[in-house]
Parts: sequence; structure tokens; C-alpha cells
Amino acid sequence: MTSKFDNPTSRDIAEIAGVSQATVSRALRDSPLVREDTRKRVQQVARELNYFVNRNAAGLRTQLSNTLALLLFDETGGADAEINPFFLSMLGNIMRSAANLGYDVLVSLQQLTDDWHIEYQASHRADGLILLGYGDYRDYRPKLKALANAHTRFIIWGPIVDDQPGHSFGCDNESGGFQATEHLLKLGRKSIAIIGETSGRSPELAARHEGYLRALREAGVMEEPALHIAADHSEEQGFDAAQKLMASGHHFDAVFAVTDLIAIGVMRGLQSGGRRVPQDISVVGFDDSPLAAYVTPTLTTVRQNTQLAGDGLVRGIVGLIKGEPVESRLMEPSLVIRQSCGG
Amino acid sequence: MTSKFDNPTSRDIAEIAGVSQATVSRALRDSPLVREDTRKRVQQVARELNYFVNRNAAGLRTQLSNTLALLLFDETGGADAEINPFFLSMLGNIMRSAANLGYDVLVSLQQLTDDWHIEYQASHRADGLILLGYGDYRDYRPKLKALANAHTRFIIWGPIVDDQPGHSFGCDNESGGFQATEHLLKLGRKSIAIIGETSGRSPELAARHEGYLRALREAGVMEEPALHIAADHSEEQGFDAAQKLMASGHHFDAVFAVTDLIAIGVMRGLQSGGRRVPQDISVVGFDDSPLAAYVTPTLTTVRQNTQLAGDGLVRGIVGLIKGEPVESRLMEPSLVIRQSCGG
DNA sequence: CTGAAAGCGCTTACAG
DNA sequence: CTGAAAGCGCTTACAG
Repeated sequence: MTSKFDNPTSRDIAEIAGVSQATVSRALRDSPLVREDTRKRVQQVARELNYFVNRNAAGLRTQLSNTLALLLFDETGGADAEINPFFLSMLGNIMRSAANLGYDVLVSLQQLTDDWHIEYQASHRADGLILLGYGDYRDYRPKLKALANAHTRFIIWGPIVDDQPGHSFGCDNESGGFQATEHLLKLGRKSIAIIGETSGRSPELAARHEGYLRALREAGVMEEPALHIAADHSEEQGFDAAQKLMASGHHFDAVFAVTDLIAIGVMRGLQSGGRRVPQDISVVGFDDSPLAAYVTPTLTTVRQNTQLAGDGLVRGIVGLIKGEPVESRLMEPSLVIRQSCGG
Repeated sequence: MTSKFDNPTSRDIAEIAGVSQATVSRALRDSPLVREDTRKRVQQVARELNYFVNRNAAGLRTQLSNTLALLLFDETGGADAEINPFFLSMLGNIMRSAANLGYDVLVSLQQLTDDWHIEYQASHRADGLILLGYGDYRDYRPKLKALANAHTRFIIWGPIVDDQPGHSFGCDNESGGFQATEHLLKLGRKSIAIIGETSGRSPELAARHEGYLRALREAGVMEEPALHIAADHSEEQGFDAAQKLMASGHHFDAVFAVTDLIAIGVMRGLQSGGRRVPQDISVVGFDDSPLAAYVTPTLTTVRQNTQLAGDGLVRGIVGLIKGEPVESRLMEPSLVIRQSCGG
């Protein structure tokens, strides 16, 4: 079953098609320099022999890999850690957009704490990097600087942060926080708690908090600091925060949780404390995680369109690769109304 | 900021370290042929200059890419289709296992109906393929044959099917179906409905049905064909199936749904029909989807360990690449007990 | 232990 | 429109 032409090269194609190897190369790249009938003949032979251009050779010659490296930062860090489903969904859309533009995607899981494997471009395995992950931007900074110093092309998913090296593409979290809070206010809620850690280590979450404050301000509602409970991104912490909130004795009729996972825990906490959602308390989340549509009641939340996000990131990095001017941008999130707010 | 050594080659390192280019190559690959102090010196210089071996050149020379291609089959097919979260979770574990063995992973979304992009190996972008997806094996067959004919190394996630070309690694779905049903029987349930399409187009689901039948047989319980309702893998179809089942008037006290999404729809359908889960009806799913722990009640289900799965697939394909003997294997799933069965 | 040399399979200026 | 030739940056047999 094995023959001389099992793993053909452009030389083999040339020989059979009766042209030079250079012409084969041109014909397969659809060069207008090659006469049409020659081109067709060469392509025909290539197809018959199942020939594909050796990407290592082509890449060596052109210094281009037509590949993007996607670095996914694993916030959880554990061996069997689950990857954030939001990023996973983004990953799918990044692969789609990249494929549309003729790029392969090399995916790599990275620990936020590790030294990142940033040698993808230096080793000519990728033409540019996409960085995906939440985290503390103070830790990021020096590594981003190292990337920039190594002349690596990269685009990072996230907010636009002053003085941060490189380009970014993100979601307008402030607007999302505003939309969520405004929705609660329009439903007549007046005492809106906010649950989540927004101390600024994550600019994303801080921005959601900012949007919340702006909505209150614009509605002439006083901020009540006692209604702000910290919680990390987990169901358990949401549950605990709801307990704390009820135990505090402060009146509240709505909760804006800065992530869906927190919101889901909050709803469980409220229900276990005898509060009905949404009759007594309205709850909004953030992310539109796949879970949001299946919990009881289904969760009203703020969605970041992962298709737009993937597309924005891919267009951004491909622009950088091609030397086009690229601007850091934010995209607009949108409110997805389900059952958890009533109304 | 740009200097002569911005994009250094092994020749630059050689010049600075005062050795030949060949010695640089050997030193960086930790060859025992190089004297230790020479090796250290070379590695030091490489580090200082931020040098990384050009993978295109190395790959061209060795005919190896140290890369695995992961083809993910998109069952849904739509432009904004969501990827099955089970596969997404597998993807994470595949990347981890591959990284541990020194392989990069090139991920590519494929339409089941399209011509697959199987040229990864022929183009020397990858040393082997991992195929991930559910689907109709009758459609797969010719494409797998084409892969095998092209001498492509590949391993497919799924059951061991007679005469199927290539190697596979999968989950013992029959055992999973057995475990789920046995659990219901042990809880004293006698009239166990099964919901899902198991007509054989998917051998995975058919095997789950087989396990169900074996558990009934071993418990001496008669199979009741009226308690088998077809449903595709969606929440809506699960809901509809539950309605049909209740409308049929047949007595049943438990449901085995062949996927979690179906199970979640079934629970909603039962509840909307006034049946209490788990008090009146026990429900078991299959997959341990991320949703299972968050629905109400939380869903008892059969879990396929994605860490073992990812590891098995990667070890399999790497074995094939290295020319080692590789056997197709099945791994054992396990029951995850939550609230939906009571007991 | 080290070096000089060949060659992996392309792409593309150069020449005609 | 086509071909001969150079060269991308490695790895590895070969020679010493």
C-alpha cells in the first residue's frame, strides 16, 4: 500500500505535471503569474496525489506560521480545575473567526502564577497571541511588559487599562452594571444590594460596581454601603453573602451579583432563608453563563456576546500581524431578561 | 530598541558563545555529547538573548511538529452554535495532558457534514489527530477510511465499533446505563422509563440502553416497551417526552434519561405535570454536565471522567506517533448521586 | 567532545 | 509565463 508518492513533495508534483518545482509552488498559491491551464493541471495532480504544502518548509521560508496562539489563563489553578465556561465559549468563537481568516489556533492552558509560555512567536509557532483570562492586573503588568519588550504581537481580553502594554479588546462592564441596576430600578426596586469583590484587583468587576453606582446616582437613589457584601466568584460565596445580607437586618428588595455563579448562590441562600425570588427579592447576575437559563428561577443577567468578542480579538491580532493600525476597543453587553427579577 | 539580536538564530548564539552552530543545537537539546560547561554557557547565552529554536526549521529537518491536532465536531452546525460542554471540558484536559508530554495542541472546529480538514498531518502541522464528537457512525465511516488510507495517525473518542478504521478511546456506556438503572432498582423503583433516541445511529446511546436492559434483566424486572420514549439531546425534547409519558397513562416511578439535557427537560416536564421529583418520580441523567449540580433538584447522573478521557486520548495518539502498540480501550464511568432520585 | 557540511521542502527575486 | 538558484534555520551523520 505504500508507494513512492505516499508523502509527495512539490518536486514530485512538478515531475508528474511536467513543470518546474517553482511553478508548482506558484500554481498552488493561485498565482496569476501561472497560465490558467498550467495552474489547473498542477492543482489536479496535487489533488490526485493528496499533496499538501509542507507548512514547516513554507513557514521557514516566509517566516509566517498562519497560526494564532491562544493562551488561556486558568484562574483556579488546580489539576482538575474546570475552565470558566465563558472562556470556553469564547474559545469556540475564536476558532471560528480564525478559521474564516485562514488561521489555525494553537491553544495553551497557562497558570496565572507560572511563567507564561510566551515563546510561541519567538519560536515561530504562531504569528501572534491572544490572552484570555481574568485576574489581578497588578500581577499581569510585568509579564505584559516582558511580552512587549520581546516585540511579541498580542491582544488581551479585558478592559482598557491606562499604561497597560499592548492592545486589548473587552466588554464595557460599566455599562453592563448600569443596565443591570437600571433594570431593577425600573421594576420599582429601591434597596439594591450588590454582591461581589470589587476592590479593584479586578478592573472588570470594579467597573460593574461603577455602573451600579452610576445607575443609582442617575435615579437619585442613595448608595447604602451596608448593602455591599464581598464575595469571590463561586456559588458557595454567593450563598454565604446572601446569608450575611439577611443576617445584617438591613432592608433590601433586590440583588445585583457581579457574576452569575455568585447570583446562583445568592438565590439559593435567599430561598433557604425563606425569601422568594423574584416575588420578594429580584436578582440579576452577570455573564449569561450556560447555567443561567437552567436554574430555578431562570436568571436575568448581562450577556457578553462571545461571538463578537471572539471576532474582535481575532480581527485585532490579525490586524497587528498585518501591520495595520489597531485600536483597543470595548463592546457593549446586553441585558437578558428571564424570571429572577419578576416584573 | 531594535538590535541585531532581536530575532536571534542559533548562529548568533554560536558566535557569542564562541562555539559552532552545531554545538548550539546540541547544547539546547541537552545532548550528552556536549561538555557540561559548554552546554551551560550556550544555554545561558540563549536565555539572555531570548532565543528560542525556530520550530519551522526544526520541524522541517525532523519531519516532526510536536503538535497534536484536535478536531472538534460541531453537532449543532449553526454559526453561533454552542459547543457541547462535555467536549469543552475534555478539551481542557487534552491540552493539559498534551502539555505534560511536550505537545502543543492545534484545535479546529469541524462540521460533521463538511469535508473534514484532515490535512493537518499531510501538511506537517501536526503529528497526529484526535477526533472528538458524537454523531452517526454510518456517516463517519467513509471519512475515517479516507484518513486511514492517507496513513494519518488518529484516535477517535467513542465506542469500539467493529471494522471501524483506526484506534478509539471511549467510555463504557453500557456499564453507565447499567449503573444508573441499578441505582433506581435499589431504591425500590420498579417501573423505570427510558427517554432518549437509542435506535442505533449513535452507538453510545444504544449502549446506554443496553445497560438499562441488562439491569432490568438481572433484577428480574420485565421490560415495558411503552416506557421507552424517543428524544433528541435537548431540554425541550426532554420536556416533551415527559409530557408524552404522562399522557400515555402508563404507570412509572422513575426515569432514566440518556443525557443530562434530556433529564433536565424531563424534570421540568414532570414538575409542570404535577409530579414531584424525587418523591413521586426518580430521575437519573448521563454525562454529569456542569448544569447537573445546579438544577433543582440537583441531578443524579453518570459521569465520564474527562481527565481520564483526555489523558487516554493523548497517550493513545502519542503512542501511535512513537510507533508503540496501542489498543482501543474503554474507561469506566461512575454514578454521581445527588437529589433527583431521593433515597 | 566539537565542527564542517548536507539537506529537509518550500518561496521568491532574478533572468529570460 | 516559466525555470534555475538561493536561502530560510535547523538537526544529524560523518570526520576528527
